[in-house]
Amino acid sequence: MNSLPSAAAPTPTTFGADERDAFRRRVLSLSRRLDRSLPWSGSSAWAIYVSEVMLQQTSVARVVEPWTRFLDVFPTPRSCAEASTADVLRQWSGLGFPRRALALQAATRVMVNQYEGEVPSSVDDLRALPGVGPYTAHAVASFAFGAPVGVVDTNVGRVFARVIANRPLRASEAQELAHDLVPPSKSARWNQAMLDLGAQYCTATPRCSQCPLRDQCRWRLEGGPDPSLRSAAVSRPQKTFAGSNRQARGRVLRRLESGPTTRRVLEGSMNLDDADRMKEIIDSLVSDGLIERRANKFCLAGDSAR
DNA sequence: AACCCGGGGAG
DNA sequence: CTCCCAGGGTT
Repeated sequence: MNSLPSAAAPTPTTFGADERDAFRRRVLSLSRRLDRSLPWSGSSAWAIYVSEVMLQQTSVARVVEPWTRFLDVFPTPRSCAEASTADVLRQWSGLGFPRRALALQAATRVMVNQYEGEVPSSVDDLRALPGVGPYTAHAVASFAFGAPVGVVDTNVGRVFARVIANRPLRASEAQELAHDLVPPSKSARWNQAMLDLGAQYCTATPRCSQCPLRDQCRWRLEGGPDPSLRSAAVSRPQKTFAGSNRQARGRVLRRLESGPTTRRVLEGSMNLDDADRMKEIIDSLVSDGLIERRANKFCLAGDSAR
């Protein structure tokens, strides 16, 4: 079904209407069996918003429990907006990338000030919120509000590059393809099925022999190197974590969750003999707004103002 | 475009 | 051990 007219340029946007409809039907027919029944599916816009932020670069399995806890403590955007930042960071504990938690709370304050305490529904309004990029804006618009927009994340990026294009895609190409493919009246179900496909079969190391699209996959049919490598939205390798600033920052934050602490105690609890390095770590956390200095101690942001 | 930002699980 | 994960922000 994916063989293209030889005269046409081999771009995914040349997908003919018949091919597109066939691909739509195929994926939609798979949606039930692909479904992982995730707890945020079909929940409130706020609950979906929180899940999407938590899921940024964090696997589904690790998000479920913190997500449940977080919504129990902060059931509305307003409750999060009015909390101390330190309490929001404590609820975020263990999820990583705590700057996401700062952005999440900042976003709730925008919701309170500009949207009557509600999650905005348009892609543009969502995209303007701190911590919301192209993926999250489209995901919330589709999953929470049914907007007819295509979601592109690392999963969808792989599916597009392998199944449809058999070549790396630019970000603009992938996004246009997503918008073109999504069935306008079944946006959420479609996008969820695409995510599920990428998460369960079209994985980084693919499970082609069990994939329901194995007979329609252009990469599998035509061969060649994995086109998802360096394709749009597909995750790229990170620097080594052990011994990194990220690890050290995480340890400092973890220690400060239990209360204000002197620099000396922080150094002692971390096996960081290098005082210059310790200063660098602390300065970066202060600069990010994650921690503050109180007298001769450091504490989580907002932990001194209660 | 390149780099930075957590942390845990899989292989 | 390396690689990966429903990315976003900064330079």
